[in-house]
Parts: sequence; structure tokens; C-alpha cells
Amino acid sequence: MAEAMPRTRVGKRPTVRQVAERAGVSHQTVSRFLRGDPGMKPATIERLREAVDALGYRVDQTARSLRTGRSGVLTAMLPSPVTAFPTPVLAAAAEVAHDHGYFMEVAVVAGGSRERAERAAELLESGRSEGVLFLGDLPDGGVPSSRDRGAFVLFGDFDDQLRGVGQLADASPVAEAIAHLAGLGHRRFLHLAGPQQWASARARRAVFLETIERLGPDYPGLTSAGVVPGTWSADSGYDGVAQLPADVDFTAVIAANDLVAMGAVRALGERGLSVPGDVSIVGWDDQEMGRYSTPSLSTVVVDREAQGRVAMQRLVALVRGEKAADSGAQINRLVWRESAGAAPARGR
Amino acid sequence: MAEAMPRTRVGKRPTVRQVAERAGVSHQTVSRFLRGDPGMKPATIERLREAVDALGYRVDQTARSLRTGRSGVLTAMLPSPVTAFPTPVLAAAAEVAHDHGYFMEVAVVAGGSRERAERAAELLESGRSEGVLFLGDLPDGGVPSSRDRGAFVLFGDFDDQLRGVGQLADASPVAEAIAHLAGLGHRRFLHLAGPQQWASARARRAVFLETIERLGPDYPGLTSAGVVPGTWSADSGYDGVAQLPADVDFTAVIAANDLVAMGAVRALGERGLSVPGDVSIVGWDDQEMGRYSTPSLSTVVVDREAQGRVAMQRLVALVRGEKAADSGAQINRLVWRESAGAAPARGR
DNA sequence: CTGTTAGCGCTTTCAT
DNA sequence: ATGAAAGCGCTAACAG
Repeated sequence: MAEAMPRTRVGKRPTVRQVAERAGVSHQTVSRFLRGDPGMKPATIERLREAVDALGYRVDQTARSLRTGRSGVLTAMLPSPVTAFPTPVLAAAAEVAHDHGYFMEVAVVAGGSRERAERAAELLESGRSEGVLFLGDLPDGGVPSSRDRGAFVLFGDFDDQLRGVGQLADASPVAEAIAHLAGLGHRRFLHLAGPQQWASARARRAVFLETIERLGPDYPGLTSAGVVPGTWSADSGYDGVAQLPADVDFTAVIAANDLVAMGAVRALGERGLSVPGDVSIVGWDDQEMGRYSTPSLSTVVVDREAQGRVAMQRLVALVRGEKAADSGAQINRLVWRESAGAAPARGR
Repeated sequence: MAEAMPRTRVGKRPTVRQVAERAGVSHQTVSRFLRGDPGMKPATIERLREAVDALGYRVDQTARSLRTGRSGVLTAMLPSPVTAFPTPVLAAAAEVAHDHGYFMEVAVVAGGSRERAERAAELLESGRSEGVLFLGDLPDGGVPSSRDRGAFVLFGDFDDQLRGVGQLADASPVAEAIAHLAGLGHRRFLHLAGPQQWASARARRAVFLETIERLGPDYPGLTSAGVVPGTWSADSGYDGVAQLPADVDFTAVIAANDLVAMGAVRALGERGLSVPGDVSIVGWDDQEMGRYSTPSLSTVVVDREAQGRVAMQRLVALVRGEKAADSGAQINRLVWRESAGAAPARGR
């Protein structure tokens, strides 16, 4: 029962030497062939191609890595208590990695940012990975900057939705939304903020406050009705509104994301406030469901592919010791749907 | 400018020999220590622990893999044109892998099932991974059963939502939903089916038809108003209903998932039909937004953690040549919310 | 343009 | 309970 299985390696894979023998060359020449060495006699190449095919030979990546000291692997690291992750981000990143000759693996790490930093160090120092891309909230105590073994770490300046954080401008759609709504007559804005350990949540909150301040002179009466702390969940949006004191007055809500917005819409309804009749609301993410809900949600469309691409380009550049090209791609775009409209007539 | 970076290995990592020297033992003994060999003198152990700590030594996984022939890596493979993937599934799988001493990597592969099968073979045969877990729709032409190099492949009998497919019973909530709704007076059921290359979509469709048939005798007049082919998207649900001929008569809809359900709700509304006043509808997935939408969606709650766990347990068992324990966990649970209710009074 | 010689860092016999 | 020798499959150097 507990007899250890023999673990018989059924069909040992062929090695360079076997290929060499079959092609009538030295194993070294095979190696050259495998790496696509430019200067080789066409005849030799042909014989080698034949031998490789016939034997079904594949390079042993482990052996190659041992010798070269490079694993050819880059890691995207996800925090685990995130319910869903947009695969377009990952797919785009993987594609970029692939184009540069790397294999991208994803590590899903449960626990806090400490655990992730730890795992990253482990991956790097054990030689499994050459670089780590931190997705999600930032590791608290910074990032292990272990440069040993040629390993690099791209500091996690990409956020949950992979919002770039370097440029605070990335939360600019919040400013845009406020300006637009102010133009429609709205004056009192509420912000349902996301979890502040996430850089994107912080950015949105900051832009919210700053914009209200900045636009004040242009729109007399423009004020913040408050910033309600919360999470990324629909519950949070619902509770945030439901637990608001009765005298809080507002006609526009900037929600941390679409889920929060959806929760808020329901809570508003239960308070007898209709959207967009009494209150306008804007989310973030362009979740598919929000396009068909009633009301459909005004939101910020995020270019997930671009996020993944940009992030991975930076990591690849870093690992190679090059300088990352600063692609100024426009990643976020505000779209207006049913959940936002003109401010209600004055006087309640 | 274009000067190739020297790629100086800044701080070459210490090896077993350095540790051995410092601890005054042979490199061999270090190896034993690393693998936790039981029979060792406590004093030696202590000296080794000290040396390892002091030098900041970490095992070189690449070298170890080369020698042992086992990479210690298992791969979860995701198809790429899937907008979002529930991380709980991945997290649970990763945890199980970890508990068994494996590292789980995720590979996001763009393209069709052919590309994924190809990539799997590559991973296995190159020795990077010891086993692959196919998530998402099934590779068309079966799976590469390469047993070389001790590699195994868990055939992808897990679906998009990781619905186990072996037991068709897994779509049983559909049967349950129909029975419940029939009890509430519904007689004409419409099915908005998911993409049929996904096993779970096929299963739901099959159970739908089979249940209507089976329950016919108990509920006179019970019939299918049709099965509308579609995808997993909200668009699909919307179009499916919007393009229905005017004379199609039904009071209950079984949707492929929540997105489809949400799209359908809107299309119904535009046809002048209210949910659940005129039509009841049930989705699948328990998407967070559906809990707060108006109407909130009746749906099937899926235990994502259980799915990930079960899947990985099977893979680990397979790789080790053991037999997988058939955990009969209850994974799906129907919940009733606002979108479903009694059938409207007869006679339209 | 191709072959020979070493050796990456570790673990696995086999001694002692 | 520990040490010595050998080699996993590959590529980097240096010859030829």
C-alpha cells in the first residue's frame, strides 16, 4: 500500500549527443544549431533538423538554465484574496514576455504583501525566475531588491486594475467626470473610496478631493459631501450609502469601481432616490454586467491589454538592464451611460 | 549606447561547498541537511543551520532539478480570450500544490486549444513542469499523453467555471431550478445556452432538455420554448432575447450564466416584459454585481475554492501515480433572488 | 565552420 | 553518521 512507486522514467528523452550521433556531428554543433547560430553550413543544418525531428528531441530547459544561469522565466505575482483577475492583462503581459524570448509564469500568493515579497525573493534567489512583476497592492515594506544572480525586481507600481501609479494623472477620469457632472448642474459630490492600501484607490481619492478644490472657483457651491471609506466590493457601496446620516446631501457619486457603484445604486433606491433622476453615479472598470444593468453604469473603460503590455515591457527592459520606453498610451476612457445625467431641479 | 551590458553576476550566490566549508563538513552532508535527512548528529545540524543563515544560502532549484529530474512544478493552464478568471480557484489549487511540495505556475496561453496542447507538451517535455491542469474549454483533439520524463497530463475534465464534467450531475441545479419554477406555475421554459465547446455549457443544455422531458408527466403543459445558442457574454443574452420571434411564448428563462441573464433582463424590459412579473430568470455563477442589480439575480453559487482544490488534488495524485480520492463535495448551490417568482396569471 | 575539453550546483551510489 | 567520486544535459571557451 505505502510501497514507494518505482518512478520508472518510462521513455528517457533523447539528448544532444544522440542527435549529434544521428546527424554525424559533435554534440557541440547540435548546441549551436539549437541556439540558431548564424554561421553554419546549410547541409549541416538540414541534417540536424532531420535528426531533431526524427528523435522528437526537445531542449532540456533545466540543463540549459543551469549552464547559462538564466531561467528565461519572468513571474507575474498576484495577491490571492482578489476574487477575479482580468486575464487580458495577463495575456498581454505573457505575449510581450514571449516575444522577448521569456516564458511568463503567474504566481498566486495567498496572504499579505509580506508573503508575496518573501515568495518573490525565493523565486529570484532560487533561480527559478529572473524577474517579478508585482500586480495588486504594493508590498508594505518595499520590495526585496535582490540583485544577486542577475535577478531584478520591478517595483510594484502597478495596481489592482494595474493602474499605473507613477503618474497620478491616471486617476484623471475622476477629474473629468466631476467636471462633466458639474457642467450638468451637480454641486455636491460624494466619493465612495476604495481600500487605501491600493495605490489606485488612493489616487482616485486624491484626485477627487483635489478636483473639487480646483474646480470650486468655476462652479459656485461645488463641494465634497464627504469621502466614505470602503473596499472594492458591492457590499461596501451598499453599506456606504445605507449608513449615511439622513442629512448628507449630494446629487453625484464617484464610486471606487462598478461593484461599489452597483451597491450604491441599490441602497439609494431603498432610500427612495432614483438613479439618475435624483443622483448620478460613476463607477470604474467597465464591468460587462454594468453595461446591461438598469440603470447601465457610467464608468471608466480600462485598456487591460495596454496595462499588461506596458508592465511587462518595463520588466523585460529592467531585467535586461535597458531603459524602459515610456509609452504614453491612453489607458483610461470615461463612458457615459444611464447612471449619470443632469442634476435634479434645485430645492429639496 | 548599444554596448552590451557586461551582465556581471553581482553577488554570486553561495553554493553547497561554501556552506560545507564554513560548517566544516563535506558538501554532501550539506545536501543531506537540505533535504531534511533524519539521521544526523544534532551538533552537525546546528552548525549547518548557522552556516546557511550566515551565508544567506538558498538551494539552486535549477541544479537540483537537473539532478533529480523533477522540477517540482505543476502548471495550471488558462485559455486567454477569457475576460476574467476567478482567482479563488487558482489560489486554492496553488495552496494544495504547495501543501504537497509543488510550486504551481499559471500559464496563460492565447490561441485555441491546439496552442494550449502544444504548450503543455512543451512544458512537459522540456522538463519545466511535471504536470498540467487544463482549465477552460477542452483541447479539441484530446490531450498529449506524453508520459516521457515522468510527465503526466491531467485531462481537462474541468470546465470554464471549473465545473467538473465527469459527473453530468453537476449541472443538476438546472434541474432543480426548473422543478422549483414549475412548482410556481411556470410551464414554458427558454434556455439561453452557452458556447457548446465548453463542457459545462453542454451539460447545462443537456440537463435542461432532459429535465423538461422528465418532468413533463408531473406538470401538464411543461415544454421547452426553445434553446437559443449563444456565448457567455451579456451581449449574447441580450441578442438572444431581442431577436426572438414575437410569437415565442415563455415565462421562465434558464440562462447560461449571470451575464447572459443580465443581458436578457434588459432585452425583456425593452420588450415590455418585467422580471420577475412576467418572466422569471435564473443565471449561474453568483457574480457579485448580480446580488445588487435590480432585479437581483437568482443564480447558482459555485464553490470556487472547492473546484480548485479538487482539481489540483487530482493532478497531484496523477503525477505521483496514486489514485485520486473522489471527494464528493457539493460544489453548486441554487439561490433564489428577485429575478424569479411565481408565474404570471394565465391567458395572454 | 566544427570538435574537444570543462564544468554549472546539486544529488545519488558506494565506501568508510 | 559522514565523505568521495560520478554525472544529470547543456553551453562557453578555446582550438583546429
